[in-house]
Amino acid sequence: MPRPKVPLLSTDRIADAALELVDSGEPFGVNALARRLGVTPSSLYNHVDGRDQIVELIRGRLGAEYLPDLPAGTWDQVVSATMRAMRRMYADHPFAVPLIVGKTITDASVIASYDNLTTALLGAGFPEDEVLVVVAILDSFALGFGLDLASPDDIWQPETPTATLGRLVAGAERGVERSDRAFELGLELILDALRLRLARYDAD
Amino acid sequence: MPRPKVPLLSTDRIADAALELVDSGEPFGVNALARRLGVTPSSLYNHVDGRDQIVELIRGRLGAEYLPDLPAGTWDQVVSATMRAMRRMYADHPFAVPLIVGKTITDASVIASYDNLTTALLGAGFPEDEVLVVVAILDSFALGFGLDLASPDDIWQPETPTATLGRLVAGAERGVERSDRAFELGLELILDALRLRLARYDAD
DNA sequence: ACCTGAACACCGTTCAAGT
DNA sequence: ACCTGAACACCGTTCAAGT
Repeated sequence: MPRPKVPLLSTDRIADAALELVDSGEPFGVNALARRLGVTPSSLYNHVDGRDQIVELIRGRLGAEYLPDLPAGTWDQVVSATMRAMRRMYADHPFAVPLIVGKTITDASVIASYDNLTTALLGAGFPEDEVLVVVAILDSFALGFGLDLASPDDIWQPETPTATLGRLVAGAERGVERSDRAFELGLELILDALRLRLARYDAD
Repeated sequence: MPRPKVPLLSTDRIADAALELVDSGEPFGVNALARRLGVTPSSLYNHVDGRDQIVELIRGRLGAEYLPDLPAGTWDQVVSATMRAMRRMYADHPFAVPLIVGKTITDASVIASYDNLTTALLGAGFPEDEVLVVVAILDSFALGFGLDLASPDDIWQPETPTATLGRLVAGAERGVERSDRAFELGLELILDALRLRLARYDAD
C-alpha cells in the first residue's frame, strides 16, 4: 500500500517509537525501529536523514521531558538541580546513554540547560576561562554515572585473588541503589570542592 | 593456503592489530581486523571467541602498558597516580574508550589497579561501605574524560542564541589542551573534596 | 591445529516504481 | 508527498572442507 492518504509516519511518531525501542533494551537500529512501526526501513528515510538523526531525536525527547524549565536560584542550586535532572534522565533511560554519548549536542532544550549552568557559574564568580572547564567536569561526572547505570551489575569481575576489591564487591549493594548513593555523595563532594575554590578566589 | 606450518595468527598478533585498528580511527570490526591481518574473518575464530573477546584483549593490552606497576604512597598519591595513568591511557587511545566502556572488567592488571585504589582508600580511613562508592565516582570521572577525548571538538553546537554558552565555546581552547586542563582541575577538586570528607570523619 | 570459502541472518542506505 | 521492494555494500558468526 504505497502513499496512504494519511501518513503513517512523522518525526514525532518515529521519536516515540525510537525511545520505546531503546528503553526495551533490545539493540537499537533502523531496521528494528521500522519493524516496531510496522513499516519498511526505507520508509523512515522520507522523514529522517538516517540513524544519527534518529538518535538526536531521542536526545531531544529526553531533553524536552527532563530539562524543560530551567532551575533558578544560587549557583549551587542550579548545579544541583541540573545534575539531578540529568541523573534522573539517565536513570530512567539507561540504554539511551551509550547511544547519545560522544555525539555533538544540537538539541535546543539541552543546549539551554548547559547555557543556564554556564551563566550561573559565571555569575558565581568563576573566571571566564574556567567556566567551561567546570562544566566539562560536571558533564563528565553526570555522563559517567549514566554509563554506570547502563553497565552490567558486575563492573569488576576479579578472576585472581585481590586484597580488598573482591571482598567489597561481594558485600556491596547492586544496581540503582548503589549508583544513587554514589551520585549524591559525588555531587556533595563536587559542590564542596567548588565552594572551596570560590572562597579562594574571594580571598585573593 | 589452508593450515600453514607456522600459524599466521595468535591472540597476541590479534591484540596488536586490534589496537592498531582502533587507534587508526577507522570503525572497529571483525572484518576490518581480518583485512588488516591479511586473513579471512573466519580465521580469527580459531583463536578468539568473537568480537567481545577481542575488545577485552584491547583492554588487556592497554592495562599492561599503562597500569603495570602499582603506585604506592599516601592514599592521595595513589589516587592521583592511578587517575593520571588512566587519563594518559585514554588520551593516547581515545578511540578505544567507546569500545571498552560499560563492559565488565576481567583483565587482571586492570583489576589489580582498582584493587590498589580500594586498598588505599580503605587504609586512609574511608568507611568500608563507602569505598566502592568513592571508586565509582573516580571511575565516572576518568571515564567521562576519556569519552570527552573521544568526542568531537564541538561538544555543544548551539543553533539558537544563548546567554553565555555560545560566547564561551567560541573563545575556548579545543581538544587535548582543554581536556588536560579540565582533568587536572577536576582531579584537584575531587582530592580537595575527599580530604575534606576524611577530616570530617576524624573530627567525629 | 589452523586456514579458506560459502553460507546465514543481520545491518544502514539508496533508489526506481507506484499512487 | 510518502510508502514499498529490490538492491547494495556491509556486519558478526558458523561450519564443512582442505591440509
